[in-house]
Amino acid sequence: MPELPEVETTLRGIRPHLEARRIWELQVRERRLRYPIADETEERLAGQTILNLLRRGKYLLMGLEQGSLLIHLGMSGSLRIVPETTPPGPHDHLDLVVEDGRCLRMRDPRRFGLFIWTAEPPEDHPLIRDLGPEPLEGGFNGDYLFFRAHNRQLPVKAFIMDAKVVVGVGNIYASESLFLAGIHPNRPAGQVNAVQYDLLASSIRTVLGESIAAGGTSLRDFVREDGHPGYFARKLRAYGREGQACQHCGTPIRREKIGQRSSFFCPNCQV
DNA sequence: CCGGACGCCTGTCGGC
DNA sequence: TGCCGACAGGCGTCCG
Repeated sequence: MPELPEVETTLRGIRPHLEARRIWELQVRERRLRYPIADETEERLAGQTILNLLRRGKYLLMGLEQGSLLIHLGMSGSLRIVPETTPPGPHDHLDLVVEDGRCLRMRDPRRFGLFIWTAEPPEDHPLIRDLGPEPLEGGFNGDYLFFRAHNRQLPVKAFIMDAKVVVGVGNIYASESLFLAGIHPNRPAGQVNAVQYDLLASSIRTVLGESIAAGGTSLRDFVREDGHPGYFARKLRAYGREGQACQHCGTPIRREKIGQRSSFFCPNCQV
């Protein structure tokens, strides 16, 4: 579900409601997420002040006075800010209630998400430690991708979806950025040249930036903190457009499985 | 180390 | 109408 733009949209929406506020309590209705929510989580969080909230890849990191909280939305997760009095709906697994009575409510139908308190600095946590660079910050460019792709045989689409290579690029934005860059998703990563990787790196930044500006992509489950959808779905160039005309050449967009994931591309423009 | 397959879950949709 | 398979925005784990 949520890729970098959706997590960034969520971050920007919830941060003003949470930062510098004291946590009143955590109410958990369903502990069985991807990893079960640890039993001591409620007592760890109660009474703590939220020092900061940031995003690392598709993770949200909440800095507390003691330790920090890692949140991941999996495939179907969303976070909303609601009044504490709003009755929870289906799959609303937990509420983080803050001092002014508002609460951060996590919904996740498929329960692939994460909600983990950790004592150590989040950057040392095993889930965070080995993540690759942020695509919208320094250290990510065509030279970097070209270097990392050296001698690698996997399809370039799977390569850019590997969070150890670069964070935040999921199935939608992988198809979108390869379409923009004119690169066939099935090309072995090690056979894409440096010029094409320059184009791919800038395409990734373009696509992610456009989506953030539109509030992310809502296909099924994703909503912003206020419950409204993001509007990037209508601007997708390739993803979900099987059989529709390529906007450059008119050839029907094709869908193929690459690495068990549906991939959308123009068989004429993407080589 | 690398690449590919699988499983974790629930919900929805299309075909028969 | 009901059933069944395919599919869905992620990612850790296992296997060859």
